[in-house]
Amino acid sequence: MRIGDLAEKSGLSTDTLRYYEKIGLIPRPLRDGGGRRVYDRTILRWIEFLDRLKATGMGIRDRLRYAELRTLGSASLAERRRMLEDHRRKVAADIARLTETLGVLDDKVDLYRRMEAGETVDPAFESCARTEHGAPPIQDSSSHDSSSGARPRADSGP
Amino acid sequence: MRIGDLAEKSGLSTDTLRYYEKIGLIPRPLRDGGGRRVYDRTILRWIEFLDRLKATGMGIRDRLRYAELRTLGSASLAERRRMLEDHRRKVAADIARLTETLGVLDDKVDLYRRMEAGETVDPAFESCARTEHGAPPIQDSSSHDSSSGARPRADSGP
DNA sequence: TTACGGGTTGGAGTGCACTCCAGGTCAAGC
DNA sequence: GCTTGACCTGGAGTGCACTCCAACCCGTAA
Repeated sequence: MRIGDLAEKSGLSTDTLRYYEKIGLIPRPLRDGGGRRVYDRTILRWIEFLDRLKATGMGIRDRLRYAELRTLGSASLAERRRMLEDHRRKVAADIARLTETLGVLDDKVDLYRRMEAGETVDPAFESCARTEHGAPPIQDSSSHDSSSGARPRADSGP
Repeated sequence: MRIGDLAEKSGLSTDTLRYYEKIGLIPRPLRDGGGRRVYDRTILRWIEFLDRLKATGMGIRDRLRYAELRTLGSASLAERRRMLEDHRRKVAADIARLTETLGVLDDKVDLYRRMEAGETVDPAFESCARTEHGAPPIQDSSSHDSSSGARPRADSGP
């Protein structure tokens, strides 16, 4: 498999593949007679996994570290496992945050829909509506909830 | 509230707050006699919401657009709603992907744990193990699964 | 044999999202 | 009056993750 084929199969550009090789994310492949890179299919699985780590928010430093450990073979198993466990925790936390946000978005969409329909907004949502309305600069200190916390929405599940 | 207080309350740096103002993410605040920014508490809700959009993967362009729409008041309600609906879809897709990854990570951690214990790895996981082992370059075409697809793991639930 | 399509290299450029800095102003406390 | 600390401005610098480019090489089909 040459770089063009791998690019097509992996969804990365040839430039990106060469870049990943340069920084050490993927191993240097063999070359053919003409000096061109020849990849073996197993690289695809690795690229896919890297992509997954990236897509779930693992930065390049950690991916590099993981790639480096991988080249050390089984001696690095425990550390790789620890890295994955750490990452798992982060992913779980992200899911929680995203799920919470789903609720916030649903609430807001709902509110906007009702406002579009010309409906008077429930006082419980006033602060939210005002915030999202391009609030004219009001600098009094008398709005109806205190400065920190007390958001009246946001935690109704997805 | 001056910029330092807002920084403390919002968790952003004063530099970041000024930067957000410069690019138009947050409205220009009033100034006191000495030319210093004076914020009203409502800005915190907006910053919080922006942060949520950012944390859930909305890029700066879209956040800017949303901020711009916000300044237009109720005339932009429908478009803002559409933006949020679009974003909601992306967030839902992200959750799905993250959840899938949680499963992949669990499988891998499991596998590593067993390998650390010196256990012989189930043939069904061989490809995975090989991939994650710093596979020596094999360029035959006879490994046990065909080039595309057929991953024996990764889709067992969260 | 020549054109072409795909490969090679090193290095420069891009876009995002800040972050830092120099050099200055201002208000309050000692 | 002077120092201190928070603030001001414009602009430069940073780190990530590519992305593009010029100039070259190689193998194959027409």
